[in-house]
Amino acid sequence: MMSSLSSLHLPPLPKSNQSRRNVDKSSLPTEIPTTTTTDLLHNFNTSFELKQVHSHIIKTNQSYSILPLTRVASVCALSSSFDYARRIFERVEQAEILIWNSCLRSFAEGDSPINAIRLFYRLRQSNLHPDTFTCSFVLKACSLLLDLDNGKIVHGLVQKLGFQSDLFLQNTIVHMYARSGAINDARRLFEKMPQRDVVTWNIMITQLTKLGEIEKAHDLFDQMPERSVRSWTAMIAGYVQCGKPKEAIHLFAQMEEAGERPNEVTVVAVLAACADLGALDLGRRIHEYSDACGFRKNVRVCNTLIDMYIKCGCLEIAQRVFDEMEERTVVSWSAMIGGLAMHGQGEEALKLFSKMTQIGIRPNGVTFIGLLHACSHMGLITEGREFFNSMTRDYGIVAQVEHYGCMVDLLSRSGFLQEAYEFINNMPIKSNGVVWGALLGGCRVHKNIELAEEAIKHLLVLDPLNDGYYVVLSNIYAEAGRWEDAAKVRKLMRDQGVKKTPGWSSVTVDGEVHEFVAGDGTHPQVEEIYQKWDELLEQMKLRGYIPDTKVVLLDMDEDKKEQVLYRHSEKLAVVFGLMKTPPRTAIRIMKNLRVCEDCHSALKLISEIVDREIVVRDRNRFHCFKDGCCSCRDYW
DNA sequence: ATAGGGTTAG
Repeated sequence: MMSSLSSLHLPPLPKSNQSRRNVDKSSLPTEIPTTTTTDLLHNFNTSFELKQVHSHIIKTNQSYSILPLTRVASVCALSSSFDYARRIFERVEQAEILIWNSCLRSFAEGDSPINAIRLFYRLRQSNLHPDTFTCSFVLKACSLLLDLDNGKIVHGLVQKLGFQSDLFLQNTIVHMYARSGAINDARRLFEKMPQRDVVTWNIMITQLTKLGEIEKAHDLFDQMPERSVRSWTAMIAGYVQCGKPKEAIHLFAQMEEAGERPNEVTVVAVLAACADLGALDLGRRIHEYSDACGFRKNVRVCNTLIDMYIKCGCLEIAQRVFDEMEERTVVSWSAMIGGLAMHGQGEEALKLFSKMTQIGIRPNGVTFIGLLHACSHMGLITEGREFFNSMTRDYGIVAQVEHYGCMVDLLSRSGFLQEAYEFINNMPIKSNGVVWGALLGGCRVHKNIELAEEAIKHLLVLDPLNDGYYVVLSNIYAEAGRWEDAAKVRKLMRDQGVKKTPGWSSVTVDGEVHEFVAGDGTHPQVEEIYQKWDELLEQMKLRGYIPDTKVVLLDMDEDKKEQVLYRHSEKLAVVFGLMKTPPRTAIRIMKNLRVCEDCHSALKLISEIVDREIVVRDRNRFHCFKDGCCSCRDYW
């Protein structure tokens, strides 16, 4: 760096890097952040860029090119020589503070907001006067770093310098407080502001939704005098983040009514809501709209489209979107790998991973979750273990509890229950309900009551309100004929105040969603549905269908159990779909819980009998029934 | 100059 700098023919570097000006140090923290030259030269092609600056200065005899000079100054200012940087700027025909602001800005907007703070401290040691821009950039850096302490200092400075009536700065300050964990301070400032603009409101709405305060956000949204596309988008995205996709889509409809045009960010949020709900029709419409607007150039829009199609059961379309992308990020690859795994195409998932690494895309932790999921699906124990090890060894990714969950799932599904149990006990991090839940699931498949009881012991501590675990344990007892123990589990549930989530399934016919709950007798066409089921049942029995009554938890007569079984929500939804859609078209079902074993074998047979593809999205994966088989290969 | 967006095990 020194040699490159000397070629600039600028004054020699001063001996000391200490500024000797008088500063009011009272408002500064005792410890001033420091940095090293190497930090800053990271990603900085020093000799090349500096030489360019040099030749530019020589050729033009002036220094209008602010960007490279800013880089030079940034490096000098933060490393060895603040004064040296100032001397560079003394030769520039612009007010010094503008150049510092330019440096601050590029730090705050780049990948080193911490350096904006450091530079700000350097600036405060000089006798330069910060202006409103200076404050705004530093505040932005504080927001990004969630640095409330320095944020408050800058806020104090804004007041000291008399900038407090500047609306831009007020907004930035409100944002800084809200984002850095002081929402109440932000709110107080917001309430006191003599004037606000649409940005002020949007900031409050966005930050409130981030904190899960969706009602408060909506109140502000209702109150605001005028709304921009970003106001609508903030609210819609907020609902999606709070797990309320229906409300998000409802608001989107209102936005369309209001005549606002969704932008890329709106599209991403709405597509995420569609993915959550399996709302394929709306998803397709947004897809067309995105094409028309040219949003497909945007990687995030495409990634979300991929995710939406995957979660709506349209793997081929997701693949097409992926193939057509101009550039792909690790997110695109991970979404596709995870999607293939979710759809039972484990081999394809592994192939895609090889392709990805071959072209030099570095996988991340999410990529490996998809891969481990794929291995679990195919029972690839050895490969799964190898991926798990390779993740840390080759890519430096530290295994998260999610990865351990996948491994426990892989091991216990394949029957290595003891090993899975030991794996949990040897985890270097704290386990969670999902990890023990995976073991419990394996215990059910492989009928290991003893380990199941061990798992539930932990689950009662880690996730006592989750009804799913009680249900599985009760199932395990029931399947073993231990009805008393099964009843005890149900009593335990009652004592804990836990209720079993009622199962429901939905099917979309002509864009309308029809929901069914188990034993549903309320649907207007219920007689027709039952009749059609009876017809199907006859054909199924001819093909060897035997109702699997052990999935019925209650202790009752076999006949009665069969009747319960025949009214499971997914069966009702499929029958209704068959009645209401043209022959040979695919039927898409969504179920809030997991498909039971009996419905699974029934749907396999039905797909063969009626020659239809039946796609079921259950709580955690897809089942594509076709020609008597399921894409999950009965491994779920 | 200030606000916003994507993939995650059971």
